[in-house]
Amino acid sequence: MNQEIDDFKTKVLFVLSHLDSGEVISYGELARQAEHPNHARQVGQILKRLPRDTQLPWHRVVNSKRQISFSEGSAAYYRQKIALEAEGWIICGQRLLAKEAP
DNA sequence: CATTGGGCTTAAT
DNA sequence: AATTAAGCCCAAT
Repeated sequence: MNQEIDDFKTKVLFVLSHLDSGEVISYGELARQAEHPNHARQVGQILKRLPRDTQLPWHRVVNSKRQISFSEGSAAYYRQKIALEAEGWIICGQRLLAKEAP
């Protein structure tokens, strides 16, 4: 029960920690890889509760449309955008376009 | 106990 | 390609 949920969180964080710079993954896909296909929103909850100084690359998680899931202009949006741009992404509004050539 | 709202997704227009 | 509607699951209220 709660054990199950903890496992889920653990797996989510595990998968997340294995993403390389420049990769992105969707909430749903992340949930899927953590063996709970329909828990995309829970992934969001988990990420939002991460400490602000976490090492984990939470910013590499975007929604299925390849967009930043925060409303444009919000503080969270900018944090994520900046982090992604630092990894070479070109971002237009909420949308992630192609990566810059390294 | 029911309602509501989230860093969502998918299918159908 | 963009918008809408219906699903989904947990936690907080």
